[in-house]
Amino acid sequence: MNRDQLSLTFAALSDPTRRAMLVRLSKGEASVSELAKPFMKEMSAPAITKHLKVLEKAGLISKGREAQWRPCKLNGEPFKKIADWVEHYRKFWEESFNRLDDYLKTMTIRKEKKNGRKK
Amino acid sequence: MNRDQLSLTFAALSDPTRRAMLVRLSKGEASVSELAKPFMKEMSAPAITKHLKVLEKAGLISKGREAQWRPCKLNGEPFKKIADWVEHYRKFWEESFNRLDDYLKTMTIRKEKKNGRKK
DNA sequence: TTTATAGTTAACTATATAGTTAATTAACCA
DNA sequence: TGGTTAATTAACTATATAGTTAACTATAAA
Repeated sequence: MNRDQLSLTFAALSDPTRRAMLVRLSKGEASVSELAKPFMKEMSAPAITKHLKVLEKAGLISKGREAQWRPCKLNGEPFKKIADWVEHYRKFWEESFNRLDDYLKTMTIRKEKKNGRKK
Repeated sequence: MNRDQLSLTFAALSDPTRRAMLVRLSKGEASVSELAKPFMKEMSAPAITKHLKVLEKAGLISKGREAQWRPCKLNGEPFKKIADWVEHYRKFWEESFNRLDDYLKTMTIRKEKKNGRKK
């Protein structure tokens, strides 16, 4: 389809199997068959390969090689892109607390922290 | 397809047209035709209706009625779900700074803030 | 050198998604 | 009443996605 990176990332995350694979990888590197293990009953090996390709194209994981294994590991950057994107909408979920001044206070703390770090 | 809510939300966010609509709505309520305006050259009215339905099913927006208009507004909750989900991977994008102790320090600050608020 | 393990590729199917045009519903306005 | 504006529905098309089975490649190990 030739979509932008952020769209590819969101699309990759829109599948529970793929999100489960990411949870597994957040606990450390794993080979394809290790990642496949929880889905073996429901899904064939080529299906797993395809899911991993989607994650790879989104930049969420990368595959190495070690003998006949392909150790997979997480890449942080696309997660940061998502976090930055959703941050823009923070006030809408914090509005549930129904206190805008509380939100503004939080923002001030955040800015202070940011400036503090840069020094 | 009958997918879980988080999957629906990620899928809804995987399209640039829909994300642009959310940006517009983050600046305030808007009718369908107001939302359609930036896309009128590239896209028909029914296409817009469909995009809005996807956002609505994901719970990201809700539509009201006022005479012949359907004022749309953002809902915060699904954004929070995304933010919470991605938070789990924070250390992977902060690892780029390559200082785990710095990450652990941030976590401590966060926990203190949380506990402080609850009191 | 054969066999087992790990993983991918090819070819195919079913369903979902993103769009189209034409017709329809509903409210307002002159 | 008839026309205009706002938005949706219906019917259809093209492409993408998620899965399948069968065949293949590459390394390890007997």
